[in-house]
Amino acid sequence: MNGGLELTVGDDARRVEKTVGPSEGRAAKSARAPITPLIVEEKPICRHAIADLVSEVALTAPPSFASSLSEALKVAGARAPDLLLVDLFSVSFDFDGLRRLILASRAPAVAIDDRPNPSFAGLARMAGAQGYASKNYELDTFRAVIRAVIEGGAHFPRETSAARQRRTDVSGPSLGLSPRQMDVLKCIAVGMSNQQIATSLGITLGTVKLHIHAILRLTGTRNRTEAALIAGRFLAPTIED
Amino acid sequence: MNGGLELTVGDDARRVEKTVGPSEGRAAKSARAPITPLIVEEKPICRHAIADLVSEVALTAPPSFASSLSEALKVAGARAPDLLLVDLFSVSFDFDGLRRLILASRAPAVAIDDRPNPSFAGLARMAGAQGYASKNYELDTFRAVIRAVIEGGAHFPRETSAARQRRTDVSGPSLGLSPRQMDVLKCIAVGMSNQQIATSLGITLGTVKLHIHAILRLTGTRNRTEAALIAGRFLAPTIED
DNA sequence: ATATGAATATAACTTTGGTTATGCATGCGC
DNA sequence: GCGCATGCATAACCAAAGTTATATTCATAT
Repeated sequence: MNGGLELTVGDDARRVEKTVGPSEGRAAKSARAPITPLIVEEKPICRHAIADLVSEVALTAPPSFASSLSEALKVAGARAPDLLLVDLFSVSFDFDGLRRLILASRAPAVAIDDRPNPSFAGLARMAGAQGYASKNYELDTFRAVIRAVIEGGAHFPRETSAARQRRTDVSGPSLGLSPRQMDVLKCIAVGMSNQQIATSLGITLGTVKLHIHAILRLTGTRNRTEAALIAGRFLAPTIED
Repeated sequence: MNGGLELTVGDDARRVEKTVGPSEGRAAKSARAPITPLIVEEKPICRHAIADLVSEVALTAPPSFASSLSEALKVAGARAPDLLLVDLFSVSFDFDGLRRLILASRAPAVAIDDRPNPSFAGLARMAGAQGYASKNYELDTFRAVIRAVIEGGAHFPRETSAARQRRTDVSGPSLGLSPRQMDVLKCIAVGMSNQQIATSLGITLGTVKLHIHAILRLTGTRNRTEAALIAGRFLAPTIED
């Protein structure tokens, strides 16, 4: 694949937390057997690129593809992949679906995000992913994430872990929202319906509505659309920091 | 997964109208000189894939890259590209910016869309692009579009030409929406309720709902919140007026 | 140990949003 | 002139969003 020169002004500064654990992940099989990746991604052009990246960092068998998590579950059963690369928004973000795919296939997963801000990194981690990469990451970062996961480690944006552990977060400019409320807000901010949010987060429709009610009160907005617009401006700076 | 949200997208997205004109485009230089592409796309992984696709269908020099239209304008001045491949939503959809880039570089352009529905194909064409491809297209279709444009032809989704061409008020970026629909969209984009919109525009609640229904269909969105998010990026320049 | 407060959860109920069928006016091709 | 497409309008109907009351868990301050 051709190299090409980059004329961009790189904003990089993607600070990441890399946690390479002792090689024990399933994919870390003595480092030389070919890996069978399963790529869950609906856009053909991105499938192509992801497959290419994986083949750059490891010896791979021809990858399997799926356009949705449900399709991926079937494929995983048939092909027993060693490594998952999952677009978080193929169809829509689906927390439970992602978790089930990871559990069922018992392979380490790289969560791939269409959006520039790693708002969903925490959820991806909670769903069992071993790594997170936004499509806005530089290719080197992308490769580093894949490599780390293949080697049995983990690779997430810096603030992903800490924020979840303790809700006594004095630091975060969190608008006074609880972690769960933030999860819901992030979903609102990508245009998901209440039912989709409920499915994604594994809670009831009624509970979603309650969280949204609280969010509207706390953010001083009158409906989800206003909240989404606020969140767009609010989440963006928060994440980039 | 349950049998609910299948989101059947782009029923018509694959049927295309191919219009290979007489080879006269600037890129059609005797068919064998290497082409210098300029790729305007903010996601590194997509840049990579697009560059790869172009190199598959034509002999290319190393491509230039830009993350935004303004950056692209500078690069075009310095590198004089033969072929533009422009993501319509790098930063946000910018009709005038796209047109200026195409005029300034005097190179044929392939408009590349992040979204599954070719809602923006008409606008891309009106802005001077020679081809349109959604990232949800199969790679073969993608290659066909690029090839057609390189050879001096055009390649757009079928319904693009007729329906959109006749609009007389070609003043601004209008998303293919009628004036009234634009009024309503602007209201949605600031979080107004249907009743507020009705009062504000002096029409009935039912009429507002009809307009919104049409807007959702034309923009390929599923609810007002998604529409607002799109509009937020798309109206950004316009909305001040 | 126990009262307090905050976060999470659920369901019944009301309001708003989104869909569909239909009618009327204007502009354009034949 | 006439047919026909298009934009604007309306209301009835069903689905989704938003509100309210209530219960459970858990940390922590009396």
